[in-house]
Amino acid sequence: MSDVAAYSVIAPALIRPPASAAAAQMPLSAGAPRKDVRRCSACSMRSICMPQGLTPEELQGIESLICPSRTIKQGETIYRANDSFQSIYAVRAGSFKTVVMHRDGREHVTGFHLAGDSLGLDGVCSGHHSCDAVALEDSKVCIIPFHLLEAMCREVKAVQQHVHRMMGGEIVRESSQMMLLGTMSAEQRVATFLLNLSDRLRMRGYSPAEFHLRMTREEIGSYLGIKLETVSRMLSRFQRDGLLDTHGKDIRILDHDGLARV
Amino acid sequence: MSDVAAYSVIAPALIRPPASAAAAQMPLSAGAPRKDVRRCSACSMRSICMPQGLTPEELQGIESLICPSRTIKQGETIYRANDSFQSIYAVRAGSFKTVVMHRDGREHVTGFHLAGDSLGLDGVCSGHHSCDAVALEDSKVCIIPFHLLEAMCREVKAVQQHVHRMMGGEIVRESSQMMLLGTMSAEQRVATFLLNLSDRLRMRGYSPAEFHLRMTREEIGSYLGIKLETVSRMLSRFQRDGLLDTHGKDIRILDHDGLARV
DNA sequence: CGTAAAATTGAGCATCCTCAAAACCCGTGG
DNA sequence: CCACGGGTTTTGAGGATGCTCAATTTTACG
Repeated sequence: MSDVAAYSVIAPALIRPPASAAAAQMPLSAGAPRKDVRRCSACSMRSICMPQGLTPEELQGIESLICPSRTIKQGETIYRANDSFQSIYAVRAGSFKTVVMHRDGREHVTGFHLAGDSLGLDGVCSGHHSCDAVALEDSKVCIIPFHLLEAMCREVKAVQQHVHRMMGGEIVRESSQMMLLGTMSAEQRVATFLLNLSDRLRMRGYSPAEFHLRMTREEIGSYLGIKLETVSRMLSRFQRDGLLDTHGKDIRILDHDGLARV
Repeated sequence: MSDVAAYSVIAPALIRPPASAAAAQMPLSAGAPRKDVRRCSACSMRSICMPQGLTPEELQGIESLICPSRTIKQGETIYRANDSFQSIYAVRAGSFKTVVMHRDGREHVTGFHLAGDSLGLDGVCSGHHSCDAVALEDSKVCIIPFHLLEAMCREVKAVQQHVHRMMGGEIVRESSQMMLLGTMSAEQRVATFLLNLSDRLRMRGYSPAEFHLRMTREEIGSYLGIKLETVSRMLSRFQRDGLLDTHGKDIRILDHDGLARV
């Protein structure tokens, strides 16, 4: 389902394995250095958001175009729909949702973004963002001015290919979400959502079986095209069937294959 | 809904206005020269698939990287899921659907592509295509080897920006389709689909009010996440309400604003 | 023309939604 | 420390939307 793995493989050693008790909390610090925020070479997210095999000079070139990282408090936005598009963002710590608003006022969550994911590519086409990016918890992002990144793409082929893969990955992810919304039952949607999240946490060095949801049932439902009550019912059903153990936002996957078979 | 307009405005004079009777047929020839297929400068789709304001040298550079165009018969594919990704394609004449297949065998139509649209960007991320591109009628595509296009992007800023806008446009289009699939009633989905198609035909110089659908009700339903019978029922309802005049695949929009209010 | 595919329409039904009530969780302030 | 209160979650009952199945008509194409 997730295709992040297709273009970037985590070197697990780079990521501090979270202590078992804290595993479910996705701690904000996540192994990233507090100061010296422009040192991509030292960043634990490097293997996700940077191309492989750069020369030290090229790496330094990239570091030089990244602005100081920015802290976003829970509920605040990095950007909003119709904001002028200047930069893309790499989630350094924390997590975000992206939300599009229909003219009648209804909202729809188009994605959840964890540390290492990129944000903001929706603005490339028109020069204005098409959604809001809202922090689900206190978070940090690296800011990458897009015109500088484009200039770098013209210099370094590896950077160009990485940017193209980021955009291509977004396209593939969205079309598999369209497939989910277009063909799956509510039960399958929730199961797919949990397995996808589990995969992405595993790739980041967290436990794939135990985690803490940062989003509400309503946000999950919006993302999956169902109502919050239906999300809750499906979780209860999975629990009844022994596939899952839920306590509010704490999730423990008991039967991965069973969920996949739903 | 469609954001093509955001980055490329058709020069209507470039497009031969179809004769009224033939308007509904979207004729294959569509003003494109039969021979000399590499002359982008003479192509009526130029303003859709090429950046503005290139120097003659740059234009020639692009023409030199486009392979001879290829004819695809109705029902045939340009590429299939898992095919190795080599090129992207510009629809020169005709139309296509893109289809993703779920492991359980269910299909989902992720898009319809008219002359001037691009195809194949889904392969950029993984190096393999993630969907089938199937011709809805006898069609023609220009073939653009992606590694050559990437090289050109490093040379010419305008080409780079155009490629980024193409990919960014794909991302925005897909997220507005996710919104449709996630929040709209069947009635709204069908209305939105018709208005979107109408817009895109208008931008290409065809009548926005009268057109001929190249896809079946089943394909429309798959695209909209509903069943073919539901598509049919909604069309009948619009006809009953005086918004539409349908005769099989021939559509005439009688009340554009009424459809938009649904 | 004749045949197969596509579209329309109806009836009954399943899934998911709506509305509502109660339980729960968590942070805040007394 | 505990009680309070708002937001979140769970669970139930009833209802609407869209699905399934089926029969019929229409269209497309060799």
